[in-house]
Amino acid sequence: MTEKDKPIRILIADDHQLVRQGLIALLSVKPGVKVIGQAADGVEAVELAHSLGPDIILLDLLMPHKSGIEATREIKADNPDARILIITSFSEDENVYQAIKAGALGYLLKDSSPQELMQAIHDVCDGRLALHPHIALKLIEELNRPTDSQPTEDPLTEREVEVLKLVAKGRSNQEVAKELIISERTVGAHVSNILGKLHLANRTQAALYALRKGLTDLAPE
Amino acid sequence: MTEKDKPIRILIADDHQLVRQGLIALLSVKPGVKVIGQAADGVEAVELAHSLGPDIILLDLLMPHKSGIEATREIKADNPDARILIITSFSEDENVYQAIKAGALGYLLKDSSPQELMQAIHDVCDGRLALHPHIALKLIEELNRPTDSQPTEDPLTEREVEVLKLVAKGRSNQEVAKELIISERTVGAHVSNILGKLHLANRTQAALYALRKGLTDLAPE
DNA sequence: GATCAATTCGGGTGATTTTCCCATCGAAAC
DNA sequence: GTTTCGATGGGAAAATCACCCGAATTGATC
Repeated sequence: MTEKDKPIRILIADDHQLVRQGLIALLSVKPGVKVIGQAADGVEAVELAHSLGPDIILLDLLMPHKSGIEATREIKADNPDARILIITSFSEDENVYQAIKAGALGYLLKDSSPQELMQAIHDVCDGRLALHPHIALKLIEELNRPTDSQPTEDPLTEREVEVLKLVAKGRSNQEVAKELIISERTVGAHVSNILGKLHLANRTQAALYALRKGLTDLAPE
Repeated sequence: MTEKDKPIRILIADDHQLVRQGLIALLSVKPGVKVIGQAADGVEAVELAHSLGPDIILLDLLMPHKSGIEATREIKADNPDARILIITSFSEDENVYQAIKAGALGYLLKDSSPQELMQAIHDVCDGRLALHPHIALKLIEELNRPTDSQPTEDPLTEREVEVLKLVAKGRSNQEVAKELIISERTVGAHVSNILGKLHLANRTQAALYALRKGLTDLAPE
């Protein structure tokens, strides 16, 4: 950013109050930036982005009511000039592409240093992309994939996701069949397709995949 | 805590650097506390807890290499007087019981206010329990469950836990056998015993059990 | 109307998992 | 010394799972 006397006005959205307050405390000692608002979920973030008109918006991806990606879309729809920097926990999923496509200028992992955060804030504020090295790598890998001429990877169908969710609860094929009112054979076919699409070896790995993706949780029942 | 002039010496363990630094920044402006160390995973946390001897240890539950619960167990084994306060993201699982049983004195959600954090730190430092209201409720519910009036369940042997951890990573019996240098038959026997003791139907359920108990985490590899 | 993807079901096959038996060995407990 | 328990294996059988083939139905799309 250019060296003006006006500080960068920041809006922070994260569902964890301690994380939010921590970021604010962290930024409060940095020169040239000023936190002007905070939101605890995606809905609040969209509202405050509209009413406050911050220079930059720090968004967590996992938030109740409205995810960071949805919030990004709506904020950009409301104001195409909004500068959004995603801050989240994991790099191992393809939310990056979604976020960038939705209009985010930056994607930072929570496992970054305060220096990296400041750098990213300045970059995004000046309209530059700010991607965490790991993220950038993922993005490149995705672009350099000539094998899949399809838009992206093979996505699971609706039904497959349904089956996967039950597998991730520890159900057998027979139990899944009963719950979905289909034959065991069909369940087997779905599971087989799921494993093939995701390049997994067995149903336990499929269950772990579903948990990582947040398709289901660890609640006993 | 009593009003002495010595500040409470704190060790912070969280795998996300930004969260860690945020908490430090947050605590740095509070009187009576001082962060003397930080760890990025469970292993580091155990080491630093031993070498620094902090008054209180703030532990995240989800960390690479060693979960917060495992770290809690080891820290308490090394020093029974250690005071551990768990800070994590979700209330919806029963890791609380595991954490408390492992020796943690407090369990705070990341969606808490700085005031609540300070209160919890002081409580734990003085040897009092510090539970988030939601957490306390869960704990009460668990205690008022007459179904589990049995003394305890059949505990898993050391070897069985070892096998279970690998099963929970999606390994097949063959792979487990190779990793533990035993025959596939023996692995099968262990798995069978595990399922019997825990009253589970299949290995995927065993994997879910291990995740709920904090025996392992969702880290891809 | 034709095409395509998704869903459904089947036959068949082999691998894997799970559960029964059983036995040996060592350590710990009585 | 005897007993008990854990870990280790073996044989065998059943159940389940994973994968190959093909095919009928539906619904959306062209």
